[in-house]
Amino acid sequence: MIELQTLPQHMAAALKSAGYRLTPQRMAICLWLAESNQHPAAQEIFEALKPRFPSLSLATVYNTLDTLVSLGVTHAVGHAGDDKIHYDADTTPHVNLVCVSCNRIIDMASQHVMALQEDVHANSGYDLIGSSVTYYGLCPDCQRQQG
Amino acid sequence: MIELQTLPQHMAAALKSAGYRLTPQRMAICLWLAESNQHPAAQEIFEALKPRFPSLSLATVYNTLDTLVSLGVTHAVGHAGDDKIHYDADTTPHVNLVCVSCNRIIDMASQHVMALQEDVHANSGYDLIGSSVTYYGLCPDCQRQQG
DNA sequence: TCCGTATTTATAATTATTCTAAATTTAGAA
DNA sequence: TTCTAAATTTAGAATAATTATAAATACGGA
Repeated sequence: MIELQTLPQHMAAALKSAGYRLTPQRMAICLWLAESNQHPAAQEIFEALKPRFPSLSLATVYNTLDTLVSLGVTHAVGHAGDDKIHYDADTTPHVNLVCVSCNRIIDMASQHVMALQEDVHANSGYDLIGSSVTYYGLCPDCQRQQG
Repeated sequence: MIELQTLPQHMAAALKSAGYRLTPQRMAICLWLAESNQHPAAQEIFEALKPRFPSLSLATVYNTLDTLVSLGVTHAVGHAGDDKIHYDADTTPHVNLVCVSCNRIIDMASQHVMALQEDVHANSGYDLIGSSVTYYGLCPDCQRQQG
């Protein structure tokens, strides 16, 4: 995993221009989300940062994630079969593939997602702030194990 | 709303061929889901059927919805901003538009969703059982009210 | 430095969903 | 029809993710 040293430019810009402060907690949460190619849930981020921020509260993680989603720089990937909301800092159009057996989420690129996003943007009449394009099924590994 | 008198053929077939019984509760839940162009959550289905099935338990609604999803004849539309899982008996490829203000969900057709589904089916390596293509934003009505 | 506000924190509260065990229903055999 | 075993439903308890609350803290600007 690549260790980013600085807050992604678009996240910092989004927070600043909306009048939010760049607190250490917010920056750490953003960094962890951005440098991770996982799709973490709030609890995972909390546990990952707890050693470096012993005073960190789970509520702050939730607050920050809500803020990022409302600013459109993070997407919420609904349930992954485990009742947790997973977050994705990659807001470029792509597909999330959820394995209902191992609960892992991976990304998949497809030109059709971009076309779809443009279509929805142009024709829905909605003022869009986020999206979640998710397919559920058995990943190749779990198919092998389960027949 | 159209009042269906009979269980949709594909639902009945899916339940039967998987060895499930067509109990009155299951049929009523399937019917309500199919005849509704809403995207109900478990609680709403429960409350709608309670008058006709006074003994109905919420657990049965959850059990049945899980079964339908696992059979692929119903899709779970993640959170609609209200922490409830909403269900959609329309499994043909389409877009769900969620308004984050009024929490209503409407459908939108797009050729790109079909193309996307074919792409994922052909190239992901996953054995697909469901999908959720959801865009979040402000619906035209709420845009007017909120500026 | 001081003040007002934003933010964080700890914890309680909420609530959607799942689990459990007992009661009921069902399909099919005798 | 009656019996039996398995499937299903039910009521209610348990779980756990998320949200709300209020007090403590940190921060930017005067």
